[in-house]
Amino acid sequence: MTSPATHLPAKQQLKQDAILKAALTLFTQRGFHGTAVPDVAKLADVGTGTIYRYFDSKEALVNSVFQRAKTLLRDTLRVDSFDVSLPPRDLFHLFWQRLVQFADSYPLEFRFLELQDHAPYLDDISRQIELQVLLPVWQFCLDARKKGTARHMEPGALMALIWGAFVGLRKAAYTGYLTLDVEVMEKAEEACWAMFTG
Amino acid sequence: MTSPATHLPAKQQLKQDAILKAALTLFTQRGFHGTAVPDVAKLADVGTGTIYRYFDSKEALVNSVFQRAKTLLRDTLRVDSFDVSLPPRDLFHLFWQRLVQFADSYPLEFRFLELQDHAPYLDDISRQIELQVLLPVWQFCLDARKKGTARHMEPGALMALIWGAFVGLRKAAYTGYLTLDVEVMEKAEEACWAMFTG
Amino acid sequence: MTSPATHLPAKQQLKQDAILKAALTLFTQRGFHGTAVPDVAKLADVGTGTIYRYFDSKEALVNSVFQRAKTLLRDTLRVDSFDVSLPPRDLFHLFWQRLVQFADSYPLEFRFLELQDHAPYLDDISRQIELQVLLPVWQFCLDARKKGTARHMEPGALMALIWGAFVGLRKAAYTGYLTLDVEVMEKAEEACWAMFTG
Amino acid sequence: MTSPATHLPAKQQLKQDAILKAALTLFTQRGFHGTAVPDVAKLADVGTGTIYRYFDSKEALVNSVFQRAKTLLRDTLRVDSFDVSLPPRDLFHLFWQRLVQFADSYPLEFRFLELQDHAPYLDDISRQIELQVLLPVWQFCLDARKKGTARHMEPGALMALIWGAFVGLRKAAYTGYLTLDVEVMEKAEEACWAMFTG
DNA sequence: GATGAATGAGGATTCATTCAT
DNA sequence: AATGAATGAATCCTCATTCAT
Repeated sequence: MTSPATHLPAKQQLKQDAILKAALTLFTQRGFHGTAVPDVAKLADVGTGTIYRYFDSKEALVNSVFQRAKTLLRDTLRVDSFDVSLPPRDLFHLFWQRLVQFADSYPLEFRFLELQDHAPYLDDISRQIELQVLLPVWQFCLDARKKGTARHMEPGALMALIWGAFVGLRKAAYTGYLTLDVEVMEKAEEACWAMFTG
Repeated sequence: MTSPATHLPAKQQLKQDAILKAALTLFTQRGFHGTAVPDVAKLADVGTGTIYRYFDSKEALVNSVFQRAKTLLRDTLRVDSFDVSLPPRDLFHLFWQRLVQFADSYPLEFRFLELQDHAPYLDDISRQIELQVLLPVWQFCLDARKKGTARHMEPGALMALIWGAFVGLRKAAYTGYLTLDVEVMEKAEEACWAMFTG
Repeated sequence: MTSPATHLPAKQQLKQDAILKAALTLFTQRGFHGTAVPDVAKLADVGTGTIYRYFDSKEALVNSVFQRAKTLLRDTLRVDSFDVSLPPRDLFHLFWQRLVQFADSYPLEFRFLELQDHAPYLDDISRQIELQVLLPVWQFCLDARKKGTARHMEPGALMALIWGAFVGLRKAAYTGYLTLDVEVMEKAEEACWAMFTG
Repeated sequence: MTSPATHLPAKQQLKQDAILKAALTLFTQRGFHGTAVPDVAKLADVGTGTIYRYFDSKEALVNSVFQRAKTLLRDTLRVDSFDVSLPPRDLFHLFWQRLVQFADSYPLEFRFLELQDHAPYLDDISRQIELQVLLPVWQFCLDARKKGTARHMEPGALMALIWGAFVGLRKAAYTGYLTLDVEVMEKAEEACWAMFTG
């Protein structure tokens, strides 16, 4: 078993979820190598061995955590369901809103995904899911540029700038350098829109 | 000895530098917890024990690496030496130029500083130096806003957005999603300027 | 329950047999400590817990396997039923024939019994059954010596030599150093007879 | 380092020897899988980690133990240095004598080599050294058969019978079924000679 | 009765740190 | 001052055994 089985009896599903949640919490706080498997077990309130019934190894566990978080991000953004006939500014607002929603609703997932370098241990499936998140956003930027809405630059770069700006904002908040109230978030959206549009 | 001695005979200075360079390399590649001290010693071509003559512990070592990189960043940016009488766009260009210069000249330092979450093991001195880098930039943003040049938002937030955008750009390049040629960098600067100015 | 119940309903008997067979197979291949109980269960196509309904522990299981194999050996040799009035050479041939028959018909049992050192975990019953196999052979050797047929040496030593020679032959075959065709086996019997007789 | 380095400073040589000796003792008593590495360390009076400075893994350790024992056996037998012009019976006596000498002088090595099935974890070097022991003996049997001294059967089979007989004798003694005094050993030699010669 | 999920003690192995040389 | 061999606590992982279903 490399990734967790998709369908399990309710009780086991709960246990698997508890493990994934505990792992997410600790990996986010201390990083992958800084987290001991027994600590995950303790936080999940299961035996150490139980973790190895659900995941082949610590690496398989972190990949599952990663995949779950990325999938959640993808399903929160739902960029591919955007109604492209809407005004560009509205579309951008929708995108920004959902990004905020994700970071607010799933702060652990957001920090885990964006504040750490997972490259060294990601497996093929994880990398694939990462692309599933990026591609629709890339497409969105490309479309906007074709319509003359977006700044005339490579869509990937534009995407990286805006995503990075958003991450930078949250990172500063986590570190305690900043408080993100409604006003700041609105101004930030405007600033990013300014970056996005020509 | 908590931090490395500031003045050492030339020979020892070389050894300390070799250790710090090796540590930077490995910490950047594998993270703090993913790096073994003997591996640092091997790469630095010194005995394992030697590392403990220069640094109290692995944590002290990573803090030294952090402090050196941050200091280098501060000294490359030299924001506090900005001639505030220059036109705002020129000042921004200078800032951007130096940021690019740092990321280009010291890619390991940049990746180490920006792509990992060091919070769990940073000591007081490291946190202080971090502020030494941020404060002038913050001041720069504040001044610009007072003069009506910068977007009317909290300077810290503006700073976080621009810094984050820049980091996002480099991160995408490291991951292989992007190639940063001169044109892309120019467009990116314009985009960030658009974010910065009202 | 220390040893497996002697009389069981047919269905349970089948299950117990399957477990003992699987255990014999894996213990022979990987040794006692090298074999995991869940692996035995998988091979026997029963639940892990089921093994513990039939056997108190892994040690109890290996003792049951041992006892079954030794009993089978005893019942195949049936040395105590030898007609001592027959010519000594014929008796030896009978003995040899049955030994060959056992090793051919029950290769797993033979390898399990002869190629591993079980001493560390054998219980009293197992040691007792081991004696039940040895004693008649010892008696046979003793009788032969009394009649002047066997070499004039301690019966136990003679027995050990012949048994060891036979085991050595099979071991060489298992390792792949040798092929045991009819001719080799006949020559081997003659050689052992030469050792046995004066 | 797969096998232990051949030349080490005296102090380290002692440590390596202590580890190999302790490993030999415990592997012989409890088998490979039945022996815990920390137990070997305790018996060798070194730290657990020290074992891993000298041997890559537990498997590498058992292979080193095996190779040392086999080499010792080879060097004790020295069959390839036999003066083939001597009378066959004298040659056989020499062979027997040296076999006895090995089993007497190195009882742990003998038991380790002959009473356990090492096949599952032997590496290429180990298998090669095993052949280095067997080949000269096989040659010796072949020569004797050519000269009409040895029984007319495959040399490998003859070798297996005699070697097996000897092992059987010692095994019986270890188990406590037998005491091997000078007389028994002389008779045993005669019996094996009878097996060897036509 | 049968199961197999759950457990945690115990196993192999690593690594931060020490210290004799 | 510099070394790297030595250490054992801590790591990842396994597996004999239990017990709720």
